[in-house]
Amino acid sequence: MRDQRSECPIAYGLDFFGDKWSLLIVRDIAIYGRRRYGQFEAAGEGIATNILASRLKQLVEDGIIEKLRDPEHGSKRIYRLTPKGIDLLPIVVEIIIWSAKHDPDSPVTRGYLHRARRDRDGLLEEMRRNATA
Amino acid sequence: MRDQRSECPIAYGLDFFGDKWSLLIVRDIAIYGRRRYGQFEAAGEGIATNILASRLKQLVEDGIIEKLRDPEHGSKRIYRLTPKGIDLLPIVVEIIIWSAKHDPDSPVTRGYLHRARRDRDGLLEEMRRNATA
DNA sequence: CTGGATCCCAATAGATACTG
DNA sequence: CAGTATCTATTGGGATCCAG
Repeated sequence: MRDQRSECPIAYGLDFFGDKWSLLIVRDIAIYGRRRYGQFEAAGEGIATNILASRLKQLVEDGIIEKLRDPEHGSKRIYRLTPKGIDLLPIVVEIIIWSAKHDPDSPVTRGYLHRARRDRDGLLEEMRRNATA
Repeated sequence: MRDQRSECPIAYGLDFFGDKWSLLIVRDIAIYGRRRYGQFEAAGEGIATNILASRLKQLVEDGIIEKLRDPEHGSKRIYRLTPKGIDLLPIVVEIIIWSAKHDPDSPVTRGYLHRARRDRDGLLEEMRRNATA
C-alpha cells in the first residue's frame, strides 16, 4: 500500500492525486472523452511516456481508473474512471473555477468560469456522462 | 513567471498547487490556524525544512499567501492567506469530502465527512474566518 | 501500428547539518 | 526560531527499443 503521511484527509487525498499529472488524466477522460494511451500522450501538456505509463498503472492500482478491453478493437485497451475516480470530479470543477478566476490573461480559461459558476452541477453531470460513456 | 503547460485551466491550477505540500500549508493556515514557520514544520507530516522554505517562498511569489510582521512580536514573521489563497478553500473542502468517502479505515477522516457534507458552506465559512483571523 | 518498457541524463525533492 | 547549505535519492524528459 501507498504510505500515508498522516491521518489528515487532505494529506490522504494528496497522497493519491497530489502531483502535476494524475488529475490531468482524470480530466482527459471526463472532459475530453479520451480513452486510449495514445490519446493521453497526445494531450497538449506533453507528458513523457514513462510518466504516463507509471501514472496509469498507479491510478489503476488505486482504483481510480480501470483498464478494459476495447469492445470494438479487441486488441486495444481503454481506460475509464471508476466510481472512485468519478468522485474526483467535484475537485476538478473547483480547480476550474479557481483557475478561471485567477488566470489573468487566458480567454480560454475565463470562458469556463461563467459555465462553471452558473451551472456547476450541469458541468459535473456532463463530465460524469462523458466519463462513463 | 512560472512556465505554463497549456491553456487548460486544470493544468493552470496544478502548476500552482499540484504537489504534495502546498495545499497542506493552506490547510495549516485555514484549518489549524497555524501562522509561523515553526508551526508548519511541526505539523504531523514532517516536511523537510528546505522544502517548507521553498514552498512558502513560492506561495508568496504566487500571491497565495503573504508574509507579515507579527503585530505582537515585532521580530517574528507570520504567514496568512491572501484572497487568492482563500479561494483555494473550496478545493480543500472537496478533497476532504473525497478522502472521507474513500479512506476505508480512518475514523478521523470519516469524522469530517458528515460535517463537510451536511454543512459544506458552514465549514468553508469557518475556514475563511480562521484564515483571516 | 498501439502500448508500453528501458535507458540515460537532467532536474527536483528530501534528509540532515549548520547558521544569522 | 527561521531559515541556508550540502549532499543524496527520487522523479522526470526524451530517445529508443520491444512485444502483441
